[in-house]
Amino acid sequence: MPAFLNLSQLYARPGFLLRRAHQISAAVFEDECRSVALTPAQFGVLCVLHAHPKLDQSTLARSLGFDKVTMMRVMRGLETRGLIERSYTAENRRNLSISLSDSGIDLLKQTQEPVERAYSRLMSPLSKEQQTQLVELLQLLTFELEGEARAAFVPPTQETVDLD
Amino acid sequence: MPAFLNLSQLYARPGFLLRRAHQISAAVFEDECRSVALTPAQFGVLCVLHAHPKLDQSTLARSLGFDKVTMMRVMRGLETRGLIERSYTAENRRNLSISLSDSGIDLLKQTQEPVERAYSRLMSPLSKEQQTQLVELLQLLTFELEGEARAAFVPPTQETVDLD
DNA sequence: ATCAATTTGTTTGCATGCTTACTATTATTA
DNA sequence: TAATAATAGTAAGCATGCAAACAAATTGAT
Repeated sequence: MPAFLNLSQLYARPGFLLRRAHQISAAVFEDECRSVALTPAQFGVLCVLHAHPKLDQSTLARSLGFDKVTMMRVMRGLETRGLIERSYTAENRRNLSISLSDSGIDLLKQTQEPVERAYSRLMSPLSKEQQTQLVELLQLLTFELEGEARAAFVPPTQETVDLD
Repeated sequence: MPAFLNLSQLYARPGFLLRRAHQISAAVFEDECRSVALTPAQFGVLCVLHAHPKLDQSTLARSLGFDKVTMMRVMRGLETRGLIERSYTAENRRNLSISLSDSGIDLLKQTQEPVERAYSRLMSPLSKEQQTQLVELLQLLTFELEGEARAAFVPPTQETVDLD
């Protein structure tokens, strides 16, 4: 039977640090994106839709590793603000086709600079090498443990024009 | 004006990866701790209380970087299950003194092994060196950006417990 | 000593993340 | 073809994380 985990050990656990780092990451993002009032989740959705228009809600959810219920609520917020449009397709009456509206594209454009600032601010404590290291370690961890996540992450493979 | 962030770039951003890694971390933890039905937050509270009995709710919140509303709701869940006891002190009528109950201590004991298994499983994609690297990078990031977090993280000091 | 500022705990309400469950639709396959 | 599986979207409900606002208690400054 292992001994009780002490506080120093708790604070040095990846679980604790990942939670804290994510907390800080979200705070920095929302602070920098105050002018466009976008959360990381909302930005992610706009980003994916820009690269892959007309995705359905479930594919969209998987493209960000969201569960479908969360995705639906994010959709509602974005639709209420007029940033996306949802409509059932004729081919498949259970799929909702999601697209960026003109104001959605415009807002996404305005969001690029705040996002870059948030990125710089989040990475500012680390050297360039450390930044690369951190990203590589997190990619290794998440890619290998993909099966452990309760919501699947499946990047969209649809053939679309690369707009960049 | 920066170009639109493409999907490959989004997926390689620390913000995205931290969210995903945290998601996986929580899933693995809750899966391993199914037998004791504890979330990472609940385990954190029990852990801090074991090291520092009779903390008040606000200090407890700061010791884990929770905001006080979240802490209050976690308290309620733990109190309902009889794992902690809350009572106002005579010295300060606005402070709630929180302590582990006997069954709380017992459950915390039962939780040590599941927690170790969750830790091993989360770190399994990384070599020992990589594990150390990841922890160090996350500590560097969180310690330096402490001021950016919306909920302060203040580890409890010994003075806090010396009051009794 | 008193008035103002701060702190503690609380409520309400929003966003994310999950589970279970349900309906409608599409796919499978017996 | 008919019965069954799986899938898409939705709803309700729980847990975490935050902001704004509030009452009660305490601290501080004048």
